[in-house]
Amino acid sequence: MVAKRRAEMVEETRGKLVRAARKAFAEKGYAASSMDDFTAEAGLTRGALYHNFGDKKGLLQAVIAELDAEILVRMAAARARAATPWQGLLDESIAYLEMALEPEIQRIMLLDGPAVLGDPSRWPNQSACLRATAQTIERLIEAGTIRPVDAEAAARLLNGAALNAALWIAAADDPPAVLAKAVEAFRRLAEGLLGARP
Amino acid sequence: MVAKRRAEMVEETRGKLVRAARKAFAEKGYAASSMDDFTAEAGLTRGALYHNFGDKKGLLQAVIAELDAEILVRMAAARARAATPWQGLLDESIAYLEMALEPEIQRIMLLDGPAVLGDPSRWPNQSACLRATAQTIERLIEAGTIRPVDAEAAARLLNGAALNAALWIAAADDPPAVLAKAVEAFRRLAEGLLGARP
DNA sequence: TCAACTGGCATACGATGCGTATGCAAACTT
DNA sequence: AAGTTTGCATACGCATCGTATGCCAGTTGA
Repeated sequence: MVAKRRAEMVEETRGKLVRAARKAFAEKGYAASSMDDFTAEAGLTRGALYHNFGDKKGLLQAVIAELDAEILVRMAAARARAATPWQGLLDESIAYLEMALEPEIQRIMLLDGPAVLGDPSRWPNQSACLRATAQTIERLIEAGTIRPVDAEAAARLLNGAALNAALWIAAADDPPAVLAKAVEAFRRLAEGLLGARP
Repeated sequence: MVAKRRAEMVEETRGKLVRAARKAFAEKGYAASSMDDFTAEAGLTRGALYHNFGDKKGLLQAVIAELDAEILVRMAAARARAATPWQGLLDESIAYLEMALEPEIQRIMLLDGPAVLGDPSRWPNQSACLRATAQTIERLIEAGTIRPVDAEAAARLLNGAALNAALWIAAADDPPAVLAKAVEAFRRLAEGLLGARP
């Protein structure tokens, strides 16, 4: 059949809008992205946007949900490759740090996202990648690898450290060199979570 | 004399604008603050703003510089009260975390600032409070209290951890309880910087 | 199968906010 | 005291957003 079903058409429209918005937000930032411009680039108008996402913020939420899901997968992959659970936490955090260096993720999720939508803990998807780190930490506590600590708090601290380091690195004159320093320092900090200190 | 000198008039105008903008940015956020509105509230117009600060971003920079200076002072005070240099680092960082809970600082410096002006390392004042923490860490390294590490990187990581924790705490249902957990976890992380581990 | 209906998207309109160009008066200069 | 500079206000044009309205394709029920 040549004519698609209604639901498919809608999904296609939403997909086009999310892709166009993601590109525009990444390149120009949320505030400087004109809804008229990137909807036109998707072969649509603002009418489609308002109908499907309510407003500009709604579309940003959709874009962020997509990015968050991708980050979650990549973090899980990094953790899966690690030799030990402890190394898994380090690798997943460092993977996050490296992803946070990518302009698209940095601009949309780390800069515009919190400024426009508020703290990630209040986002619809609850920022799945944050919850994942908290779970990793909980498992390490149960295994006795690290001392008991509030997992959510520790996850949030590690995440923030990586996030802020990424902003710093991306703005640095020599990102690769600075990245190495940051990773080393990050490892040192994370070790503070390990077993009892004399 | 009734007529003030020119330089004084200008300082007064700039002060009025910064105060009005600071209030508006804190209450509504940068994007939602109308220049017409808050300049009028200061008894001025956008003409004064453009003449003195170039544009809206220029005014935000001025507001941030003012906040940064205040934060620097309060961090130094916290460090000065500490019994030991190591405790000084902890106290100054926790003071930062607590300041980051204040709506004005959180909204302007942590959310809108980076989104609009980019990474703090590129701000005109270089974010003095970040440099201060780096210096504190350098002194601790020289004293042999903590193992050698890139001070700037470590400062940035600690700062990011505190910053992100503050966003989380402020968005939580029971901030005081969450703050306590965050401070404890932060202390644990920071201890990763201490002397050699067995 | 056909008629009524629903839903998805486009178009049109009004309102708001920004940046620049211009004007004017007070303060500095010599 | 006349000329010059400077600080700020006013006025205009442009871009962008949100809503109200309209239209056509797809859906539904007899």
